[in-house]
Amino acid sequence: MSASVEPEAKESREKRPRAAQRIQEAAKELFYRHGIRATGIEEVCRVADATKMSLYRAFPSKDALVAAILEEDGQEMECLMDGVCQCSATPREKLNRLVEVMCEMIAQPGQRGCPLLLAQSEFPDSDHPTHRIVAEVKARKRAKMVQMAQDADAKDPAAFADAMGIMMEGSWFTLPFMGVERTTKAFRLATSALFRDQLPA
Amino acid sequence: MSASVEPEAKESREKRPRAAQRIQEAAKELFYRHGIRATGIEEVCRVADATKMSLYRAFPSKDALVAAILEEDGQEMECLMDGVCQCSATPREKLNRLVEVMCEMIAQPGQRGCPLLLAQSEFPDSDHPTHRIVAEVKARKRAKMVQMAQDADAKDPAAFADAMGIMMEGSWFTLPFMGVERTTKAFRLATSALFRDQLPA
DNA sequence: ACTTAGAGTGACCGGTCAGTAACATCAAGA
DNA sequence: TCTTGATGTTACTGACCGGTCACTCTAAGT
Repeated sequence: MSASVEPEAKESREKRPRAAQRIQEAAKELFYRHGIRATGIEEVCRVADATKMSLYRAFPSKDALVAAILEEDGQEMECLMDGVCQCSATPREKLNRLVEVMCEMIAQPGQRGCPLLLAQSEFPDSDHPTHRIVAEVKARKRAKMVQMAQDADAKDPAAFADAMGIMMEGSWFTLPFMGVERTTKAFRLATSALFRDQLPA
Repeated sequence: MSASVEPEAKESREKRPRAAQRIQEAAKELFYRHGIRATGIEEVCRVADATKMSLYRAFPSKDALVAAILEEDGQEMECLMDGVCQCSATPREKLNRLVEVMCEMIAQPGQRGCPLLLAQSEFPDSDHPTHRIVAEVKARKRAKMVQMAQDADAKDPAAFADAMGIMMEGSWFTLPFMGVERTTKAFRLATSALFRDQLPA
């Protein structure tokens, strides 16, 4: 994507890096780094170089902004999984690729857990919009995982997918106090054990 | 020190359910259920049937109260592990027992993750007191785990322990959106695969 | 009865937060 | 040029929060 702030072409459609987008990007970063409750609307606007009015013109409330960000997070994760699913490789090799993709993601600085689960942890009330989004995203992710497990002839594709889910969420979350090295090593060990146990030789 | 009310052996000194204790118990429950930031001091005092002044006589700040609760949580978890470690069983059997204990804990209503990691998620700043406590507790837990792995002749006790940690934290955290059934099933599958792969037959 | 220490009461402070209102600006497109 | 719509600016509201204060009450030990 070379798209940038280039006012070119006869069709000057490029007003997209507009306030709303800057706000969403800044909020995504701040919410993840410092937590949602800990980040005030005014700080988001300050970092986004926008104003509160711009925020509330684009999003009806802070919760709506959070929801928009979470939807985006979910889509990114799905894209990541699709990238692995759709590559040309054996089912077994796809699973290995997925493990490596996860390790790469985890190794990026500042990671402290899945943003969706982090948000859910901050808003435990089950009627908070966060819960619906998390449930939907995780369900889609699981469906893809079950499909991959089936393709790889796993003994119990559903349980296999859930076990992978536990391991992925677990390693993402334990990262802050285990460090990247130990976490990725343990994650690789756990997944390879699962593969050996549940996949045909 | 003069005088002092020394509680002697024989005497009945039992008014222990003092304000400070009621407050800590109520706070523990509320902080876990609704989140720490989401729970105000006044609500804690209301539920504990105590007053703010009683709270601040016993704890210098809300953070200190949080820290006290987290220490207690950590001790409870260590006791649980010690209960398994110290029973008379083969090392392998102890590991199986640990899995079952974990499943039982997770199956209790209202579980939504390890309280220590939940707290750490709410306060991402690494100089928050929470981080020190979490690091200490998790390090002790890991040491016990490494010992159990060694006793069971695991190929790589440290990596084994970390993998177990990932699986335990992971299942506790995925519980809210996976449900007890799927979570415990997947956790048992993952751990048994790890055991088969890393422990001698 | 007197002392004493823990516990309760209610008001209060300074600060922050989400969200709103009224008005000004600035860019293009007709 | 005039309009239009998306922005920026400043100030404000009302609620809540963590924490403090001065004071009162209660109960137990001597």
